[in-house]
Amino acid sequence: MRMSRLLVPTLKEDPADAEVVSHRLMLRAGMIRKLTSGVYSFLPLGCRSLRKVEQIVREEMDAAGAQEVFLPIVQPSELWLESGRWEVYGKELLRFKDRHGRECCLGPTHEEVITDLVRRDVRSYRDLPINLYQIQTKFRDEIRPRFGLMRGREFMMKDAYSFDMNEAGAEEAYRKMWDAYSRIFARCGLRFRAVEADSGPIGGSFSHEFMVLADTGEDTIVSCDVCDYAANMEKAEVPPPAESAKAEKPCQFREVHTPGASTIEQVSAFLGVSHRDLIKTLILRTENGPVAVLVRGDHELNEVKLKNYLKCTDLEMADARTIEEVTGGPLGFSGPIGLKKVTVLADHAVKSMGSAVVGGNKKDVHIVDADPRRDFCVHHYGDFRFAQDGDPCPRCPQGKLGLSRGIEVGHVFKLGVKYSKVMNCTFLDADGKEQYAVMGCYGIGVSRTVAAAIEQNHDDDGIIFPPAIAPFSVLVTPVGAKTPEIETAAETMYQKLWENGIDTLIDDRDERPGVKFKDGDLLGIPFRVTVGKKAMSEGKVELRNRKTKQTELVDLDGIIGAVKKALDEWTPE
RNA sequence: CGGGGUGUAGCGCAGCCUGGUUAGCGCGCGUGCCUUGGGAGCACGAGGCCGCCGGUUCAAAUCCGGCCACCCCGACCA
Repeated sequence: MRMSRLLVPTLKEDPADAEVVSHRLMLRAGMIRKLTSGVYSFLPLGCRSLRKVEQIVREEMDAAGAQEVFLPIVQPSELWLESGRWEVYGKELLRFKDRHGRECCLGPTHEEVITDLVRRDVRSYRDLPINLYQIQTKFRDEIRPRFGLMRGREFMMKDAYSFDMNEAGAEEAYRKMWDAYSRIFARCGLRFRAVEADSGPIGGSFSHEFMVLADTGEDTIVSCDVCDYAANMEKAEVPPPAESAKAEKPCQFREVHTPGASTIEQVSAFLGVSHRDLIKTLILRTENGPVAVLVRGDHELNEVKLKNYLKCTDLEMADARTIEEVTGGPLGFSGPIGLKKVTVLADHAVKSMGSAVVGGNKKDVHIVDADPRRDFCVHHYGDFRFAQDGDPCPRCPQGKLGLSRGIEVGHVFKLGVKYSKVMNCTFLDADGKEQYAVMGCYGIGVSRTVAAAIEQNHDDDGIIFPPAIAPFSVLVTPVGAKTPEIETAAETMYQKLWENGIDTLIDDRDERPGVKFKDGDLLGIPFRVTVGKKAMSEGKVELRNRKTKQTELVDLDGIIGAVKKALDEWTPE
């Protein structure tokens, strides 16, 4: 492709409304333009990158035995009423009526449509297992679209759905997808990690998120520095500490006056003790009544873990009135001593505290020298807090957990019979008995992957694309005063690279070298062949690596070999 | 939806508080000269419903009211 003919409206200045780096750079590099909030047009360069990711996804899905389909984006309300999600999904589901007044929606995901398809046409165990996928535009009317392609309302997604005869088959399908995803992101040239995610009521480790590692990522990854354990924040397990190091204090607890001090910060400052010597007593409300949860002062309650333990769906912090009913004291001074009306749960770390500060269940009163094992009744100790940097690994003896950032680009999830049951997606097994298909679903944010790649790979000058997903692999840049030698040499380079199957762009614009170099760096094309009089005088051109910024001189007729070698040797590290 | 902010040329901004002649600047765009290894220089030029609607006033980008759009911070998710 010739740059003089290509629509690449690069911007010298940062657009005012682009905050994150991928959004900024994609706008500046002329890859995308915003149409309206959370909705973007892909210009030629953006489109090329998107297609490259799609193609890698397609090849690996096919290789894993999945079959490509193409499902409708407009869906009738009936299917959603049937699955029960018409009510549950909320405002993210964009609904409208057609001319006949029939309720419709734009598909934010396709479980309903695929389950409907399969239940109609897959009747026998002989047709199973089957895995169907599509690469399609999704629409989710996000509360707050932001960060450009990272969280758009309209976005490109690959979604796959597996149907199996039984649990074992579903697990096998899950494993295949897990492997396919690993290959996909590796082929994209990205540094990534699969992390365990919370799978809600289904349990087990049957949900993994694929995270592109980037400091600017929105998600926190918890990972072990020794073994390969990794999980997201909600899921990351914290093992119970080795039994109490602290000796029990023989003395009795006593009340102290703590006027106006109710937060951990205030109480620890007032009493001159560290956060970790305090116990937070949190009163929460569930659909089954209130609970009290104790966590150490320097720890955070993980509501997902608590929900999973309680098997409840609604969970929120109790209001002042409920707290008073439960504890007899005002908000801000709750403590576990003497609590009778509620179930008391505590995080493991609380158990090994020998002497702690707790709320007194009276205004401006705290209690010191309280001993959990002696002074209060805890119905159950469990893992109820978020992991912290330095916590021990739940899987191996020496490992320590560390926190890092990532961008979720893929999610594999075992659905079980959730949809097949409500939508009656059944098949006849070998004994002629009707069974529910066991499902799994597997998503990849294709457009988000492009953004994540940029988020992970950029510098002050612009994008640094991994070759596999770069809009072009090589940029031929003739520079300096126009001379027939340079122009001819550049054209020859361009033709030869093209003929050898290498996606090549030539900057044939009548621009000064500085402009071409700046734009070239901004676009992030991994290799640049510079044709200028310096090297040409020795019959050579320069091959520059966008990532390492290293330049090598190459003979005119050695360019193909040099470029192929450079592409081969490229690594994500 | 709650909180904060912004709408003036394709992009980035000034002007608004304290109404008053042709609404400015930088980048980009067009033409010409010149220049050509890291966003050159000079000259000329095109380009504005000052977000929209209404009000106040002799007079509104500027003051007042309403609406709309967009961005940022919190609950969702690929």
